[in-house]
Order: sequence, then structure tokens, then C-alpha cells
Amino acid sequence: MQRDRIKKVLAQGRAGSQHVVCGWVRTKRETKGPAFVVINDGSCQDNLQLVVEPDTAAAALLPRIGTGAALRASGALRPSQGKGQQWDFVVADLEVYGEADPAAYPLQKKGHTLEFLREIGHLRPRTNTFGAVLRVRNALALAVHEFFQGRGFVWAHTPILTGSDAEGAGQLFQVTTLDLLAVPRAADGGVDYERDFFGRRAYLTVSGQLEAEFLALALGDVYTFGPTFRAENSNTARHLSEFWMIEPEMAFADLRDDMTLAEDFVRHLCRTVVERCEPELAFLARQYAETALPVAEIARLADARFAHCTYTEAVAELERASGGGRRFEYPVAWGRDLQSEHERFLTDEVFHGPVIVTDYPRQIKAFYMRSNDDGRTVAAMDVLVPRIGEIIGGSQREERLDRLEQRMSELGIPCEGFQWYLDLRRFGSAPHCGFGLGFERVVQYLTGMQNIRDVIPCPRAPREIGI
RNA sequence: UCCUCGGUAGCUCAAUGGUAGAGCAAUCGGCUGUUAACCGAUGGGUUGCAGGUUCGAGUCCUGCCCGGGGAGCCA
Repeated sequence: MQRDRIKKVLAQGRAGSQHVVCGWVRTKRETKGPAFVVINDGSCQDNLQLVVEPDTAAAALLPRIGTGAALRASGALRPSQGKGQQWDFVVADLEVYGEADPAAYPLQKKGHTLEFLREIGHLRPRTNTFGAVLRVRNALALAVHEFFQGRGFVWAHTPILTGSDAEGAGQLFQVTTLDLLAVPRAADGGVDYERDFFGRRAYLTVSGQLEAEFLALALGDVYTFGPTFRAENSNTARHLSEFWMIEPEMAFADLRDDMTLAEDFVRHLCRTVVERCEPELAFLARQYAETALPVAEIARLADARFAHCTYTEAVAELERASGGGRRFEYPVAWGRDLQSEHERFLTDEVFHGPVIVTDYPRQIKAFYMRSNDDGRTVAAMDVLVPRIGEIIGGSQREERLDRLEQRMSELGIPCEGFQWYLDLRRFGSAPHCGFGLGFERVVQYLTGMQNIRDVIPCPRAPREIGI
């Protein structure tokens, strides 16, 4: 079946050019003269207005065509006599593939709430909003690969099933093929995992970072881009149980290099989306004016330097504000982690945009982060953006074997299972660093979607696993 | 998991403890190169579920389920 996508028809068509188009009906308006059937095929934000002249074979099909029906139309482009669109598509031949009973089809011409659309996840991609979000998501996914491939990074496929259970990145989903109604018992009364599929406990990955480290310490620069799973009972507008994460890891690089990479990366994503998704961004900025960034603002971010400050400076700034009468629900003190309200204060009121906070106290950060010479802080960095908060978390990794072992023992992390990780420090250790970026949070930030469930086709969250 | 607000027609929402309503959608008719079209008519409800108080509960009380917002955990 040959068809032209509407995106191409609208971009390249000329008056009189012949096309076959397919799509789903958004609205139908019948008049005494022609009928107007507006269709969208998902290829772009714009719809195509079909004009069906009266007393034609196509007109006889109009009673079967309601909002949501799938059609194929052949015909020709003509400058529109009406307002609201540049082109009309004059139908010569029409075929109805699938009707949509108007009394039962849930999507109406009028807008729906995002909460209602979440209940019909299989139909919401047919709306303007989700079409826009999913096309932006796609453009961003391609931009991720273009950015890293253009810099010589190797895309590393780290595992989804893992035997590692102590990365400290969050609660794990356990994977098993054991019969839960007849669990085999070991001598000590516990579960006999010898008889489970892998002969030991297994989980879904919470991060590909540790694997990315051994790959970076062989290939130089690598990145992961794939699904990640966290079993935390988080019920917020910015957490998912299954989300996509991007984790670059660079050998022979320090925290400065890491920050530069993170900044260049976010800028690249902004630039790409402005270049390739202008209609989508413009639609979202119009439809969600209170929350979405104007296109011009995203374009500005693509060229802007991010603000930088150390954790210690950030705390000083917050304490100064606190002393000046600014109220915070949570107290500010060196050694405590920054709360959401503190991050928001920094991005919205101090720096008025994205900011990279570095050198956090060691006690609030993970064991693998490299100790700074001051003995109190580690070479960590978080990229904070307005409204979303943390979008990237990264660090230089501890490459010194004695320091890493000491830190693990301080935190009571057993060495079994981590010998391979320590091996990387025994054999040809080198400075290296990386970060993790939550893909959905970037999509959220750039589309203006308030709830992370609205930037992924099938959101997974506690008590939420539908289609 | 905690705090908070909510759940009434297909959707968005009204309704002092006293006969459950509107707009949109749907159906039918009218009008029209229309465009969130417009005008008229019609149909549509176990008020989230289960108890309780009361002469009487959408409304008050208890428990549960579901959703929004905020928080913690994080990306």
C-alpha cells in the first residue's frame, strides 16, 4: 500500500499534487455543500482537512465516518478557501478501514483531562498532546545516540537481569521462576535459591553504572541507554518504577570533564528538539502555558552556560536566605542533603535556570564516589533544573583501591560479589567518571508535562501496571 | 509510606440534611466553505464500595478502594 505521510504532503505538496493519505478522524463537519473531515496520521502535529464534495461516492460513506475512524483517501491538494489551514485535500476516492462508534468512542473533539486520558492509555496517543510528547521523546532518543556517537562513545548494552543486590541505588524487583506456592527450602529454613533459575537470587537492574565502569576501563568512553527498574514505593509526579536511563562513563576523565559532558549533553538535547520539534513544542507551550517552557527559552538554554556552585556554597546561600527571613520547611545545615524546596530555591530564585552543584558531603553520597582531599566531601555533581529538580546525578569514581575498600568497610558493604569491581582498581586502575540522566525527566522538562506518567507510553508505578 | 484535597450522566462540574441539575458529547431535526461551528428537541444516574446516624443522606460518621497535589526516597 502506497501512502504519503501527512507531514510530507504538507511540507512538499503543491497545488494540484496527487496523494494517497491515511489517518484517523479528528473531527467531521457536514454542510449543505462539501463535508470537512479532518484527519491526523501521527506523522506531525498538523492535521489534514479532507474536502468531500456532495453527491460523490465518497460522500455516501460519511455516515460511517465519526471521530476516531480510520480512513484512506486519494485526491489532490488545493489551497484552502477557509481559514485555519493552508491546504485542503480534495477527495477523489475514499475508503473506511475501521469505524469508531461515536456513542462508545471515549475521545471527543473537546479536550480531556490528562487524568482521564491515563485511564485509556491505548487511545491517548491519538490526542494532540500525546502525539506531540511521543514525537519529542523520539527525537530526544535519537539525539542521545547522535550526541554520544558523534563523540566516539560506544553504546554498551548492560544487563537488565542482574545478580547484584547492593548498589544502593534503590529497592530492587526480585526475579524468580520459583513456584510461590511451593518455595523450596534450604537447610536453614530460608529459600533455597540454588533451585531458582539462576541458582542464586536475581533482580532487575537499578543502574548499569557498575557494568559501564568495567566497559569504560577497556573501551574508553561508553554510554548506556535502556530501561531501569526501581521498586521504591514512590508516589510522585516525577518517579516511575520502570524508566529509561542514560549513563555515560568516561575513562581518563575527572569531575570537570564529567560536568562539561553533562552540560554539553543537555544543551545538545535542547538544540535538537528546537530544530526538529518546533511545531510540537509550540503546541505544548500554547496548550500548557503555565508549565511548559516557551520555545525561545529552550533555544536560549541550548546556548547558555549552566551556573556552577559547590554544595558548601549552596548551603551558605540557603543559610543567608534563611537568615534574611526566607522560610524553609526543612532546616538547612552543612551535612544534610538538599531538599526539594532547597533545590527549587537555587534554580528558581538564585540562579534562574539550571545549576550544577558539586562536592557533596561524603556521608550523603554513594560508596563509589571519589573522596576529595578535604576528607569531608566527594567528587559528585548533580544537575538541577527548575520545576523538575535533579535531572542528572554523577561523580568521579574512587579509583584508589585502598580508599574504596576502606569506604566499603565503613558502610558495611560486603566484598563478596564486588571482587570484580575491586579488580578494576587492582589491574590498570585509572581515573574515570560518569553520570546518570533520567530520560523521562528530560522529556518532562522540555515538554512541560507535569506528571512523568504522561511522557512514557505505558507508565509503571506502585499499583499501576495496566497495558 | 506520610500529609492534604477529591470521587455525582460518556467527559467537565453544580446541588443549606428535604423531589439529583447544567455545559459539552451522543441521537434526531434545522442552518452553514465548515473549523472547540451554530440553533432546537430527545435519551441518559444503585451519587466509588460496605456499614452506621437520622422521619429523611450526594450531603454527617467509620472502614476500604481509586485519583489529584505536596513530602520522603531518587533519576
